[in-house]
Amino acid sequence: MHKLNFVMTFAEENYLKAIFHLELESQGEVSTNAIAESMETKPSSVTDMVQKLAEKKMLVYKRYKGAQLTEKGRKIAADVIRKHRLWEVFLVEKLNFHWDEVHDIAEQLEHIKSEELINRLDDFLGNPDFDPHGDPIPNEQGVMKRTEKKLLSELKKNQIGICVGVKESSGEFLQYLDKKNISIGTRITVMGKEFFDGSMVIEVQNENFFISKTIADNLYVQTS
Amino acid sequence: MHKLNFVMTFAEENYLKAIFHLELESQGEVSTNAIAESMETKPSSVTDMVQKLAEKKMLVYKRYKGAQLTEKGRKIAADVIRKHRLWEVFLVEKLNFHWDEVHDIAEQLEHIKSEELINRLDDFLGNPDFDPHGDPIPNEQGVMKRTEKKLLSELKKNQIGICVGVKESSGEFLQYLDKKNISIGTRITVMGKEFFDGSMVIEVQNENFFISKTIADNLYVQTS
DNA sequence: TACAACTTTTAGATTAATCTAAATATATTT
DNA sequence: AAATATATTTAGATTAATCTAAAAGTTGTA
Repeated sequence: MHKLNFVMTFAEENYLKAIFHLELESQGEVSTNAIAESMETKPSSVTDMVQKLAEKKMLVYKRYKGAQLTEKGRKIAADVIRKHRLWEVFLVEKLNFHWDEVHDIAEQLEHIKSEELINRLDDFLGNPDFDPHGDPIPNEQGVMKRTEKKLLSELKKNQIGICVGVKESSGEFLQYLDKKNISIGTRITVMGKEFFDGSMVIEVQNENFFISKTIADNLYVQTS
Repeated sequence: MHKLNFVMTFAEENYLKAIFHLELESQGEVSTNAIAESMETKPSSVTDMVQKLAEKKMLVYKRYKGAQLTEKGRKIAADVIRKHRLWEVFLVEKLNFHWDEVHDIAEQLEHIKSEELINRLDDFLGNPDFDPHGDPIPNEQGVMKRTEKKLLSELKKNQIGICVGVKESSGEFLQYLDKKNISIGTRITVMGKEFFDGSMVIEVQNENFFISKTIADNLYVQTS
């Protein structure tokens, strides 16, 4: 095993991570504006950084055409995401944080540099495959487990799904789910579905209640 | 409990920490050169930063006279040190790192910002009073336990001491101690002491061996 | 006390990351 | 295809942290 012999700044790592996520959503190049929006920064700042990352061979960049990660860049992005998600597991499993409280802290911890540290942490946590929001944790090689999952909104009346993750992971949404006793592993039955607006009545732990399509569009479930 | 409503940069925190340590060694103001040396930086850089920290009321600074932490500055420094040492305990106790491997990682972790995190970590670790090198961990209020300790070099022939810490904690020194089976809690008996150069023969776990004064000058022991 | 030696500060540059405003390229719509 | 709208880049500033070189202050000693 040989170490990465270059040092990425926090800012560079954040750009690679953002581009990695954007590539998953839309195939091909990622646009300057898309990056700027996802990072809450200005397009001109993105151009600068993307040019710098292109020089470092972290991505391929063509003026006005957007960016695409190289293997090198993808590996580093996956590594940052690996660290983020492992730390989230640590915070929830070991320090008893709630799943809606860990994001900001993990944003900081993901930049700690030590391969040894993260591999030991991984072992300490029992080599988890998913983080507390159901997102897959890349392994040392940057590979993550894929699961068959669909959105709750795709289920039909009377179908049953097990909650395996969330699409949105804002504090408000997670807190809403908590209030309704929905977390990873929760069994959800679709009792009724309104054609007009896609809203649903679902059963969770013997209780029936109404949810909007927005909610159903942000919950991942697994069906048998 | 109210939060600190200002944000310190990593560089600022490192300066406060360094000045805190220097104040312990020498009473009164800490000189620009002393800070520069301890931080491996240039005096001119120190002047700049010290002026900035003075504006932020973290320390009192008089041109050509050096710096002295205010209560505010001392509190932040103690907090950084608290975090550093708690993370060291975590690394050694939970992730099975060796005491000579944790410093660089803790240097990074000490800047993670979250009061909640560090207090939960403290509880998770069982609210330890000392780090793996025997250094006291400040509590939430910035107060640390003081111990009656002396240098091994102060002991006379036939005196017995329990190792409670190290003055130097460089990797080389800690590795030397490991090789000799000396760690926190180890019982050390002075079998002989040379007046000429202060070197000693000591007994550790039924084995006698020779140590130089340099070694004895960097080991803290507690006598009964 | 005067000068030499040392310490400290100032002035002016540099690098990284960001921004605003202006210029340029691409895309969309008549 | 021309005009308009949108996206992207460039140019020039700004802030934080650092440096080098030069200037200024302090101290110790002959």
